[in-house]
Amino acid sequence: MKRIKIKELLSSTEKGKEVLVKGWVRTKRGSKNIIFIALNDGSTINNIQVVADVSLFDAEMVKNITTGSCLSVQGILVESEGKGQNVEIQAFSIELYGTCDSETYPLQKKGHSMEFLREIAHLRPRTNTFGAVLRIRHAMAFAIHKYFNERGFYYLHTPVITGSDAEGAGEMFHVTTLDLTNIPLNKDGSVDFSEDFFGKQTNLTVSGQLEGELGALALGEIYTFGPTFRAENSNTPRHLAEFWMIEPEMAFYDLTDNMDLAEDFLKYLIRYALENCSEDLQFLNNMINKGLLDRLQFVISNDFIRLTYTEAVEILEKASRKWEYPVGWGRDLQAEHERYLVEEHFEKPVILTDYPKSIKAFYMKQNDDGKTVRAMDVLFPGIGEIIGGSQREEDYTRLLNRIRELGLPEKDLWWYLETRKFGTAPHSGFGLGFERMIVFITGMANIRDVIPFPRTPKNAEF
RNA sequence: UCCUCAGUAGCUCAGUUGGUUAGAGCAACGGACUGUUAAUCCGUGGGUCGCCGGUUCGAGUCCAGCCUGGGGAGCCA
Repeated sequence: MKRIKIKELLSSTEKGKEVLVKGWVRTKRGSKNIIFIALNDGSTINNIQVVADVSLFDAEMVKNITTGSCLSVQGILVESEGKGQNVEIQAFSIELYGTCDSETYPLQKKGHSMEFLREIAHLRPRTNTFGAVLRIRHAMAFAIHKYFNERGFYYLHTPVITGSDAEGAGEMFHVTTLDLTNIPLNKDGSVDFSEDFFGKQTNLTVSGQLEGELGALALGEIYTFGPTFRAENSNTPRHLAEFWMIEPEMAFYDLTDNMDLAEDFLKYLIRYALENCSEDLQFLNNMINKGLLDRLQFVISNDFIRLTYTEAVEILEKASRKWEYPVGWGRDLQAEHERYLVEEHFEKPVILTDYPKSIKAFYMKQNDDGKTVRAMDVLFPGIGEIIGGSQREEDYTRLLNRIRELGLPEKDLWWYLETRKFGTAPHSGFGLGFERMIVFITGMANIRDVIPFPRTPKNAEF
């Protein structure tokens, strides 16, 4: 007999047919005559109830059906006599694939703290919460590819290992095959990377953007979606050392086109989740974050507020409250400032544009005022910056001058600069932190709980 | 990295001005129960009080250092 997944089974209307299901036991209840097993196979947050007449089965086997054990069950799909489920399986054959010692199995029928579950990340996908989060995470990854594919964007695979340290987005992890107990040195005492695998110093990427631009200036519209690494000593609920990022890059888009895409993209993902993950979202709304569904609905049914950095600073200066960090034109906005704008002043997602060039990256297009660049940050409630992007500087001379002003390694960027020499084009792009998006959509409080195996300072277990 | 709070049973926590044998709820285990929904009822077992020093007749409790975790900040997606 062919195995049927529980998700399919629960929507089945064919009562009285023989079925085969396989899954893990969530709970077992019952008396000495009859037992009820809640079985879950990960296909849905819902369990199928297996009803077994104890007299039909080996007593030792029945005793070994405990929370966490794995079963293969054959039976008849019937209408449930009890409340709480429409259908259930009247079992006539049970095979115990894997026992699960109840004295040492850490997952209980009761709820657990997120901190405890993080310590057992190998088992936490078996909980309702992480099952829901991981299914939603999958759906979002799929929706991202679907969205871009339907709009003619090409998925570009940018390198994970990079020889450039000019991306300027934070500390990098080194990649080397050198013997760390016997490092070859130059005469001046610096490391001789000519002996290393690539013959030069290499790192894990902090962004695929620069290579993404190369793709956009050939294919028109591209996106990247891959892992990204930051060796920052960041210990917050919003940071990971290894995370996934989506970076679309588009030729012939100005900053407004860029903002339109970002807003449409975010709303599409939320809408996709609401339409395709309703049971998981309902569970998270009930158990993890009460206002979740309302917040998601609110975001898709309202326009994001768009204003310039300069306008934002004026609002903050007029605000009747004390700031821990001073507000002033030219200073970067602090978390408290962004939170005020998003969560109190506008109470909507906000897109800030045209930041002072001194606080933004070298590749952003310089405005004619000589002071600001065509940057955009999308700020979300509870998350802060979820997207950072810009129109890129397409003028060779202005870009080169900016690189020299900032003292960046010009010769490492020769290939990037050549795109501005050979058929340059106006273009734009942005980066979306995948896990930050999942945090928003699931209502989870900590980014470490929306990735299966989080990598953070002092933590690379599993 | 800085500020702050915490670490006691498998989990979540209580533990008085330092005092004799460290507690509760849940879980687990044993038993009862003919249909349960985080089942219910009765019973049982379970502790290197994060680690290492110090003060003291005596430390879960006080002090110092370290480790781990939470929250906030910085860095950023």
